[in-house]
Amino acid sequence: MDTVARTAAGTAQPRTPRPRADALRNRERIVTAAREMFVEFGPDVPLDEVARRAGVGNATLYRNFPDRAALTHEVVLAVTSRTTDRAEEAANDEGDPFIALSRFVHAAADERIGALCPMLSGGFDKDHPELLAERRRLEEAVEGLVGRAMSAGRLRTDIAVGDVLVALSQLTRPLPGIACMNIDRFTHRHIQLFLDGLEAPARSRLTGTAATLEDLRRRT
Amino acid sequence: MDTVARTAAGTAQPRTPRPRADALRNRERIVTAAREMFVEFGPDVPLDEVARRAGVGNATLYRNFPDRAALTHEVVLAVTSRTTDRAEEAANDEGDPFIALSRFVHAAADERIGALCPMLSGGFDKDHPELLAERRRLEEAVEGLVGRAMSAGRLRTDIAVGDVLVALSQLTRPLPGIACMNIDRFTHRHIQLFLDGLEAPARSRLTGTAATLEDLRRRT
Amino acid sequence: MDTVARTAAGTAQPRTPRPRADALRNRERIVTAAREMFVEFGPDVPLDEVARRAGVGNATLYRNFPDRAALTHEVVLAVTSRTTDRAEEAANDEGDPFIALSRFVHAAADERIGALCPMLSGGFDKDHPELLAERRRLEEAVEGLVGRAMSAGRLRTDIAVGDVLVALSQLTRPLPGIACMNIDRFTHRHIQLFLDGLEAPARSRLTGTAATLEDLRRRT
Amino acid sequence: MDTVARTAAGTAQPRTPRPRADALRNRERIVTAAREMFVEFGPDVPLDEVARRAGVGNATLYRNFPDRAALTHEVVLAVTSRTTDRAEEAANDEGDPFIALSRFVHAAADERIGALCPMLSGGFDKDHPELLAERRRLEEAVEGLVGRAMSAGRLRTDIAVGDVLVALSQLTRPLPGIACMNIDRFTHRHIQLFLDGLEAPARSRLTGTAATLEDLRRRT
DNA sequence: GATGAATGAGAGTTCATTCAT
DNA sequence: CATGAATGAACTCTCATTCAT
Repeated sequence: MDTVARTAAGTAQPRTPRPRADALRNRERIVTAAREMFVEFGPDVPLDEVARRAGVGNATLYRNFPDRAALTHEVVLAVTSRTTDRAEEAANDEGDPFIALSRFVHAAADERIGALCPMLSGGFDKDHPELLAERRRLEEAVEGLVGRAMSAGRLRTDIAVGDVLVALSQLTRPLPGIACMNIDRFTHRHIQLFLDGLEAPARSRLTGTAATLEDLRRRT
Repeated sequence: MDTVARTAAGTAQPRTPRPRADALRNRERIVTAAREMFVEFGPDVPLDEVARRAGVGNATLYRNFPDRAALTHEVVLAVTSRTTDRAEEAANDEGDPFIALSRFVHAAADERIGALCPMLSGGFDKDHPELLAERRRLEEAVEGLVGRAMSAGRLRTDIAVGDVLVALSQLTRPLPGIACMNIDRFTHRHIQLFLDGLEAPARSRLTGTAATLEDLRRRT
Repeated sequence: MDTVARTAAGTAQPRTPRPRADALRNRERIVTAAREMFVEFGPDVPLDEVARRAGVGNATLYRNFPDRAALTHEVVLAVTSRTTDRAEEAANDEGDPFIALSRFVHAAADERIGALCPMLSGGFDKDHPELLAERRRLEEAVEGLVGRAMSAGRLRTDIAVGDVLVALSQLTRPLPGIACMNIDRFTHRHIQLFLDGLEAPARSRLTGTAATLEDLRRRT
Repeated sequence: MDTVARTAAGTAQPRTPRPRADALRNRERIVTAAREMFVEFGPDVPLDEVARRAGVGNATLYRNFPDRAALTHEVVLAVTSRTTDRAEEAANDEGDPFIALSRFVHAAADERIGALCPMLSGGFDKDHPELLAERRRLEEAVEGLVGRAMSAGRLRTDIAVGDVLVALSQLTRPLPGIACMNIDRFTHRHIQLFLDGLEAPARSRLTGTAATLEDLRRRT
């Protein structure tokens, strides 16, 4: 926002403080509506419905986002950004770093990060610079959480950031048609079970099953 | 009984005069194609494409399955049934019951049970008797696996069958647009992490974090 | 039927009495089913449904009638023929010739002659020789009824055979979707009202309204 | 009042901001096209064709009328309404009340009221309040015409409004595939014959045939 | 700048007709 | 010969996107 403001000032545009007031509001409402409806109905929800929920005409939506990809981009960006915020908040926790990591994971679930999964399939530019940057920020933040937990001997040493994010996303993916903006108890329970699997045992807990794990990999 | 049967057939069995070898083959191919494409492209894949992949005309598909719901029903039934078979196979394992359970979970992933998730959202009768029966069979089989592992002290005692099946399904849900009939290494890894969380510790491992868990529940 | 038998004998075909037994029966059942369903559901009824009602496979229907036009042709022929039979029966009445004509008109309604109307629109050859001949026979029979009634001074002298047949057909046209093989009381009442309009008055009844009739023609 | 209206518009009339001149025009054109094509091709005419005739895209038709039933509803309403107008015009006639009734019947034929018959079979809500109201209006108007003609001794006393409307509708039902928006002479002739049957004789004309009528009812 | 309306391309489903058993 | 199955063309309806007000 700083950047935008400075640029505007630099080009010596007239203030134009007014015309943006409701326009920005509209844009905001569209993104919010889109996020909710992507969660509720999946990524194929009719855009006219999104516009209706946002309380604007469909053409207004298209003025702000030329096509579905643009809107998806914005929603993914917004969710990623909010999730990153949660990661950074958790990073400020003073206590047990594994608890901090856990807190982040549950908070990310509440941001409905899982709803992004189906959008990663296509129809929009996954590698858009803006998105890459935001994802990098998220990964760095989580990297911090993971690193600290690992250093403290509270997290298994074979866990990567990707493990956490992907599994978290999958576990919180909504079922289309189920109207539910809030992750339910049941899902938080599964997240916790997963987290339990990440926790480092007092001693080397895995050694016992290591052989059989290899065996499992050779299934079928 | 053979004699009786042959006699009946020879005398007067006016209905179902022939099993129509090719028709059955077609039906089979349609279900197979549908399963693959549901995995690959999600539950909204155009049925014409399914027919094309099956190598039949679209009307042939509609003759066998009057609408999408009917086809979905059949696919769900087939996957459930195959998954149950895996559960029963695993139940025959002689060794460590937790390993048996784990083996089943990985095998179920390979059956792409996760692909069923989006279909559960609607568009077909989830409570069809045929489906209920099959689901019951699956649950019973898994119940056996879970019970034995628990009795052996190898599984946490706060785990229910539903936990296993739902988390398993979510973790293996395919990303539409990613052509992949085989669950990849990465996914098996996440499944294993989740299983690790289910394993009972030598001592009561959870006591240490119990208080903080409560704390986590109070997130938001 | 006489004609057919004589032809067969004249060409000295081998008897071939057997193979036709059930084939003819099938053909008959198809025509009957078609007549009923044309009456009930209109001329666009799916031919597969006709075959089902006839209790034969659809291909059997197509073997007997290469396309819808052929089947329609046969049904129109059959109804026309039966209607002609009614006309000839009525011609044998000894009593009042207007009553005889009326009796025919009501009987023709019961044959569902009105069901033929929508078939005259297209999709089959209205001027097929076989049909022309049958129609000629019908017209001649009705001509006889009309002529006698007129000669007896019981029928208005400005009525033509076409007036009777067309109006009769229109008044008895079934409403698709209304399952009713028997013309109802209400329809017979309308037919009777129409017949009342055809009856010659004791004196020249029309003279009074002749002027105003001309006036009516100048409506709007 | 002009002032008031303008003020209201100027101040705050947030809903229905404009009558959208062209949209109304489109809707009108669709209904007109539909009426014509229902008459010409029957109630199953492809809606895409209707849209083409109306000069709009098919989706525009579907925007205005969500499904065929909605369009049928509108057409039935329009024809009923116009027919009622004709009835009320005829009711203003000063002369012979039977002539007035006759004038209405011929005028209703020109409105193609008969084209509605096949639509009454199903596919739309026959008992929609809007339609019931309009039909009631029509029946009342015709009731007036019939009542006056009867009081004047010009109409048979055993005639009901339903007789007139149903017979009229049947007699003017178009033959699908015959492009003809104007009822032809021939049809008007049949209507007139029917009307002749409704006219009260100078003396009690029916007594002579009463017995035989009973006889006719015993046909079959 | 915002809106409602318009559009064409596409998906699901049905049906007349043909084919293989 | 009779049958069930297969097929492609046609029709209804939806939706992303563009246009006129």
